[in-house]
Order: sequence, then C-alpha cells, then structure tokens
Amino acid sequence: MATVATRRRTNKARRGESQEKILDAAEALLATHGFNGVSIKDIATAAEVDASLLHYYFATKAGLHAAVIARRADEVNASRLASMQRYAETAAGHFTVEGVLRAYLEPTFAFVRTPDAGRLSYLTLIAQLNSTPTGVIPGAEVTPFDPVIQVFIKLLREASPASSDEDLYWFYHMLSGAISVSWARTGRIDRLSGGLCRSDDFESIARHMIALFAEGLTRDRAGGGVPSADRR
Amino acid sequence: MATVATRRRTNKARRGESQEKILDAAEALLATHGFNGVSIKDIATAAEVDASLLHYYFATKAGLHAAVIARRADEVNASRLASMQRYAETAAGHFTVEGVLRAYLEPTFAFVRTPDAGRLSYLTLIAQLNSTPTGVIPGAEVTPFDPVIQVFIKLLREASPASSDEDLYWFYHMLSGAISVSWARTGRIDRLSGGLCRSDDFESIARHMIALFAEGLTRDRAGGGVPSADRR
DNA sequence: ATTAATTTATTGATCGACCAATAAAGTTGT
DNA sequence: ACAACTTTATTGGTCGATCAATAAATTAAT
Repeated sequence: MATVATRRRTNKARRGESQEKILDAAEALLATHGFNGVSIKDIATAAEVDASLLHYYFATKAGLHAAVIARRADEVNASRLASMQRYAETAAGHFTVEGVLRAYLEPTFAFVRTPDAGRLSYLTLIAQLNSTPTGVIPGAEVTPFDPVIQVFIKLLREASPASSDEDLYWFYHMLSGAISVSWARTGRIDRLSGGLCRSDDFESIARHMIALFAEGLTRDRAGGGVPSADRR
Repeated sequence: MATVATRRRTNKARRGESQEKILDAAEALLATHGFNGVSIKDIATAAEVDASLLHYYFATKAGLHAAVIARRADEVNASRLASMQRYAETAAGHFTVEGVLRAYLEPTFAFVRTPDAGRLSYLTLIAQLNSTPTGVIPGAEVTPFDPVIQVFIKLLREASPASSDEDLYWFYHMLSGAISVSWARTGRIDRLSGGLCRSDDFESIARHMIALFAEGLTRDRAGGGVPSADRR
C-alpha cells in the first residue's frame, strides 16, 4: 500500500515549498537527535506544517528519513568524483596518498563552507548513519556513497602500491571513524582540550586529518610488529 | 521519592541478582538500538522481570542508562591506568608513540577477549556515546573516562615532544573516531571490502589502528615540518 | 527461640501523554 | 472540473511513570 516516494509530477506545484520546509526541518532534527529521538510531530512543528502533510508526501517516517538522505546524495557524490577526476588528470602517474586524500576530502569540507546550514546537518546525519549498525535505522538501508568510496580506494591503491587491499580497507575504516566523529560535533574534544580545540573548527580538522592519515598510510604496512602476545 | 542508587547495605540480599539481569539486558539492548530505540518494557522483557522493577531500582530510564555506564567504568579505567603505569616504568625515558598507544589501547581489546559478551556491548555503548552530541542522551552527562584519557595524552606528549598540545588533542579526536566506529561493528567495512575485512575482527583492528596512528603522530606535525627522528 | 516490626523486593493495574498512521473532508489554483 | 495540496478528526498502540498491594527476607523485641 502506498508506494509514495517523491511525488510532484508537474513542477508547477508552487506550494511544493512545503516539501522543502519539511525536509529542512527533518534534516536538522534527525541530525541532532537521531531517528528515534524525533517524532513526526516535532518535525511538523519545526517546519510549521501539519503533521499529516509529512505522511502525504513521504508516507512513513522511514520514507521521510530516506528522502532526507537522498536529497543531497547526488551533489555530494558528484563533487567528490569531480575532485578525484581532476586530481587523477593533474597528478597522472604520480599519485601521493596525501593528494588522493585531499582530493576525496576537500569537496566535503567545501560543502559546508557555505551559508547553507542544512548542509552541515546533512553531513552530521550521514556520519551518524555510518557509525550505526546497519538495519537498526529504518529507511537507511541504501548506501548511495559506496561506489564513489570505491573510486577513492582505487586511487589510494595507486598512490600506495605497497599496501594490500586489506590495509586499504582498514585504512578507510579508521578514516571513516575520524570523519564521523568530526561531523558529529559532540563538543567532547572542546572540553577535553580545555577549549584549545573546537568541534566546529573544520579547517583545523581537515588539516590534521589529512596530515595524520596521509602519513599513517604512507608509512604503515601493519604487518611488521604487533604480534599482540603481551596480554596483561 | 526514592533516592535509590545501589542499595544493598548488607550483602545478604540474595535477590539482588535481578538488578544484574536488568543491567545486562539494558547493556545489550542500549548498545544495539540506542537510548531512544529501546523501551523500558523491551528491557524488562529481555531481563525477564516486571517493568516496574526497573523503576524501583533506577527510578527513571535515564537513571538506568547511567547505571549501565557506571557499572564497568572503574574496571576499564583501572586496567588502562595500570597498563600505562606499567609502560611508563618499563620504558622510562624512552617513550615511543607506538608504545604509549599500545599501552592505552591494549587493555580495552583485552577487555573483550573474554567469554563475557556484555563487555563487548559495553564498549559499543560507550563508543556510541562518544560520537553523540553531549546532552541529547539523558543520563550520559558524566564522563568517567576523561581523567585517564588525560594521562594518555600526557604520555603521548612525552613520546612526541615536537607535537603541540593542539596536535595531540586532535590526534586523540581522530583516534577516538576510529575507536568508536570499530566498537560500533556496523558491518559497513565488511560489505565495502567484499568480505575481506570483518567488523568483529578486533585483532586486525588493533593491529592496523596502532600501526596507522603511531606513524601518523610520529611523522605528522600538521604544519609541514617533520623534525622528529623517533621511530620505534 | 519465637514472634512482631521493619525493610527490601516484586507484581499488577492504571494513568495521561504521545506515537505513527489513516481516512475523509476541505481548500486552492488552473 | 480536476488535481494537487492541506487540514480536521480519529484510530489503535506504546510510551515512561506512579501507586497500592503483596511476598520475602531481615532485624528487633520478647
């Protein structure tokens, strides 16, 4: 019953701005409180529309969540892909880990370097999604970013030919963790550092993230030592 | 009113095992579904007790959450501290980033190298907490791990004297992200790597995490210079 | 040592509030 | 008139929490 998805067949619908208002409000609230921490009514109130309207456009709460994710996915993927293609042409044959890393990360940080506050919420939402077990959040089964991430890893492979595929994937695993906690803006590092670092200082975050992980993969082969052995 | 906290003045209270059963069930369910994804009734059902009993012992849902966190905090802190103290004595004056990193991380990985499945849930819960904005999860305002983390950073400072405090705190920020996503066991890297990596392969995770971050901080100054000489 | 008093543990019933979702009626623009 | 949009009204269900009543164990009094 009800296969509603995006509706709006004719773009004549001037009043369709309600849909955007709903998506904006949902984006902000879902990013902050998570799927189960927000009600349809909360979102409707923030969007200044009636709660039933959310069901009219998105059928279910999970459908709304999926629509929020889908809205900006293409833009993010396209900018990442374009940046990496640009780098691949520029540095053809002379890839460095730092260069590839920067090419992948830069568009994302540029994405929030705008007045559009919704974009920041969006990345927070995606990050929150990436650190949640699959299946516990309804409407989040799709993974629209994976193909582009595979391209990123392919470039990394060329930049660091000595790294095994396992190394590369674990590298991305650690990187995705650092990215997630960064977009989450928990305020934790602020308190821990006594105000020396600020969770919303994305320029510093980008700088340290690139430097740290570039060196990490360049030098790390993870095979050498670490035979665990020492228990207690 | 009930100012219930731990009760049990005389340890005679044989029936106190209900409390443990509740904490065990809450630990597992909260780790998987998050605070707002689980109901009091869910936990009571899993613990095979009446829902009212949760209120009797912990007053509120937030109180139960706080109790779950508090239960194992001392053990985690003590093992981390002991490991770092042991390292400080052994390697006195010759700290390395890898050594300090290993001393801090190893007890946590050892913590789940036991038949007690609850410990794994516990770390998942803590990790989930660390990547959630402060204030959105009731009963999670306390931060029982920060003091020991400060000790970790103090040792790092000695191991990498060329790093600024800002570098060190951002380093911990990135590390905490990698740790969080690891304990979250999202299954994401499994799918991305086509089964090459497994989210629950903590031995591989520990190996790559230590190697990656050890090299990252050793070489990274985030500014550009690379004055260090210290390697293992 | 038995009983009475008190504390601790557990249950069941119930509250009002809120939840997501549905159906139907109304409104608007074309 | 028609179709997209929006509101009103209402559904059945679940939420966290409270309370009175009871059961069991512990302590105190005799």
